[in-house]
Amino acid sequence: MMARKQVQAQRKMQILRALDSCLQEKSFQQTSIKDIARVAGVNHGVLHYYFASKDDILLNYIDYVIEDYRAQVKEWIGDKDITKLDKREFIEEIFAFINNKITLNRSLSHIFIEIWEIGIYNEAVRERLRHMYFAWIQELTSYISRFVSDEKFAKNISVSMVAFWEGMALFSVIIDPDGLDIAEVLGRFQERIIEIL
Amino acid sequence: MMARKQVQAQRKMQILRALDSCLQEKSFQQTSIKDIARVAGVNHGVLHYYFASKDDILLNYIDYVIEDYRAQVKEWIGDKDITKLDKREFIEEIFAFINNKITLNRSLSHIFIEIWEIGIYNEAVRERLRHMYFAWIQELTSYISRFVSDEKFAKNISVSMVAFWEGMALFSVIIDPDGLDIAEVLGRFQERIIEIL
Amino acid sequence: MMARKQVQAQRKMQILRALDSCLQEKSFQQTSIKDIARVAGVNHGVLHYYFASKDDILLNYIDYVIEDYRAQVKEWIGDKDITKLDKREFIEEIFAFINNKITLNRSLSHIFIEIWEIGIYNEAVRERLRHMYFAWIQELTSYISRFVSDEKFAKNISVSMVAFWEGMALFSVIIDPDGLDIAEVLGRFQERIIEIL
Amino acid sequence: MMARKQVQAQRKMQILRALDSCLQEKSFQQTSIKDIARVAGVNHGVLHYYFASKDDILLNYIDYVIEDYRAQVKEWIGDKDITKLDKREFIEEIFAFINNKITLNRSLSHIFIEIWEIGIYNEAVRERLRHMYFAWIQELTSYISRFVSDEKFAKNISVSMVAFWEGMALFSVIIDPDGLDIAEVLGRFQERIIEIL
DNA sequence: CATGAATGAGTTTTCATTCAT
DNA sequence: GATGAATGAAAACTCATTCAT
Repeated sequence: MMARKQVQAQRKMQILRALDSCLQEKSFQQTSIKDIARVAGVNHGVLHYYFASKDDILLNYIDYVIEDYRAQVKEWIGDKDITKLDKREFIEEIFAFINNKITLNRSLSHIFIEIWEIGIYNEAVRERLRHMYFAWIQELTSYISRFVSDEKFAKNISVSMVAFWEGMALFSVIIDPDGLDIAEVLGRFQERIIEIL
Repeated sequence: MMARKQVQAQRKMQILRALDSCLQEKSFQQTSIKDIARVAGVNHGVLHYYFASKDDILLNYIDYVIEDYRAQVKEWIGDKDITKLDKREFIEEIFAFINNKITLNRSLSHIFIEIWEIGIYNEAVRERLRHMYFAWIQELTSYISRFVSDEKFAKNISVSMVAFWEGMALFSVIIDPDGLDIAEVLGRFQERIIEIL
Repeated sequence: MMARKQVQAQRKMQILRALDSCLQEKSFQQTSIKDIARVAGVNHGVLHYYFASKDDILLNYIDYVIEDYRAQVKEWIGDKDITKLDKREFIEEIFAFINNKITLNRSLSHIFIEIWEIGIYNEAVRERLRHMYFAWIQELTSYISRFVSDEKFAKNISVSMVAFWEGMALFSVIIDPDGLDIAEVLGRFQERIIEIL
Repeated sequence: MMARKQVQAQRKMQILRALDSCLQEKSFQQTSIKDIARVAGVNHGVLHYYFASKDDILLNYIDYVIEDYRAQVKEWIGDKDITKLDKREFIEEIFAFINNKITLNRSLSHIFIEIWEIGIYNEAVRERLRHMYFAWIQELTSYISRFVSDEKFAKNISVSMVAFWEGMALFSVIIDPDGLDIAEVLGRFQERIIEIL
């Protein structure tokens, strides 16, 4: 039945969302299969029915998180006609999006710090992160290329921007929101980028 | 009596260095007390004699790592008379130091990503990180203030620099060394900072 | 209606044969219901429709194995007119059959060792084995009685022969085929039996 | 300390003996680590302290069983001066020993059937069985060689005897003691061997 | 009849921690 | 101070069995 497949997909999503919720409280390692099951409201055996192992859940979760972020980017791009924006407008738009949805989204940053750490010791996870960052940088480079002729320079700027954003995301999680005037720093950086391009 | 204290301190250091070594292989959670003891070359019972718990080892370890880094900074500062350097010389010096000792020191970045992650779920660790980043930013701000009059601007630049460096450190660990031309990006950023100041 | 019964019987055989195949790889305990179902090419739920439990499958399987062996014996007897054979001919015939079909049939011996083990802890299985061995010994006794007058002696010889064959079957499985010259030993034993009778 | 080593050896024996006891009730697979611990009167964690895994316990157990049997054989040989016995005396002695200590020792046979079964699917166990049977056969061959000149014939007889004894051991466990007149069969076999040699 | 989702008891194993020697 | 034996809670995972569809 078609319904079967849908139920499967739904159950999987239910479990991945439960893990998402658990990761707000505890690290992946400290989160037990039973914890996830409890939050998902299902029997713990079910998790082993839908996923091969705890590690398999993790990998699927990471794919889901990355896919979710990509979907948001797509949606954002779909809303506006980027080609019609001038440099300042474009930078303002992109910073607004990244700030609100990514850098200052503490629960997302939270999860990414977790994924970074797992990536240190887990090649499969690291591979996924690599992929994601390459795609992100490439996309940004392609946008920026509209304003600068030097392709290499465009990529260089893109790498810097993403590194900066990730550093700021880290700060927004580690350091009290008020300890640093993060919004201010982001604003100034934005101005600087406009000048540079 | 004095000697005894020293022996104790030495033993503690021996254990913390063993943990340092272990963290190159496995996460803190995956590293067992017996793993650390084995690497330290001592009986595992000893670890509970010198430290209250595994978590206590961690906290002491983080203090040790941060202290170690501070000592390196101190040593670096001690070597040169910063006040005699002009802007370009100063920036070049500081980047050379940060790049070699911090940002491109993969095994250090490795450990810091681990500490970030622990900090997410552990207030005591997060507190230490906060402290460290505040001190780092403040120190940088004080140096930069020599070249810019606006104190707020100086701090803003400092935060940006540290965020950028941490993002680059992350990339150097997560992304293949050759995947991104990290040295090139760092060099360009350096130039940009000189222009700005 | 009749057809339905036949389909049921066929399905059961399909499952029992699947177990037979599984037992070449893993012990009964290590073989899961789903393993059997996979090999049988049916849904695992079906196994619980046709059999009350995993243990019930086992009991039916043992009956099937024993029945299969009996059928082979019947077939062999049907082929020749035993009454016309003289002592030497008879012994040669029976040894040829036992050696080829039973003692040196490693996959069969394999399964019987498994059944012996189950029989140790399972009265129902032990009961079936008892039955089988009694029948086998009795049959052999009746044949041998043609050549010896003492009924008790005939039975005694029969028990010895079966015990010897089972011991040799064990060796053929446990010990490398080449480690012992099993064929040679069987041949000498055969000669000795002819002398004795 | 010397004492430490002894305690270790004692604890290990305590655990192996507990397994021995458990195997009288359930198969190795059905016997859980906690079952063994319960019977041994120790915490289940201890079993993992002294042995690497459940499989490691098994292997050590098998070594212990085989070693125990060898010790019995050694002791028996030590008691008498075999070289002084004539053929009949020797055969009578050896049969008396094997019958009482091995073939008719139901709890031992019990355990060996279990080990045979494990050996089917476990190369390490099979290897140990092979070793044991080769040693047994070789020893028997060396004794018998005193009475027959043909070395090959002596080995052939030895293999037959061991196979027969193992088959009879199986019967003594599987078949009710009274179902077959096992003692009688063993006696006749003994007579026959004396005639042959 | 067939399917496969769900259950939950049970298994091996790990490990921080304690403590007697 | 050191040692290593012992404890017991908790983990991931398996699987026979049930049952709604």
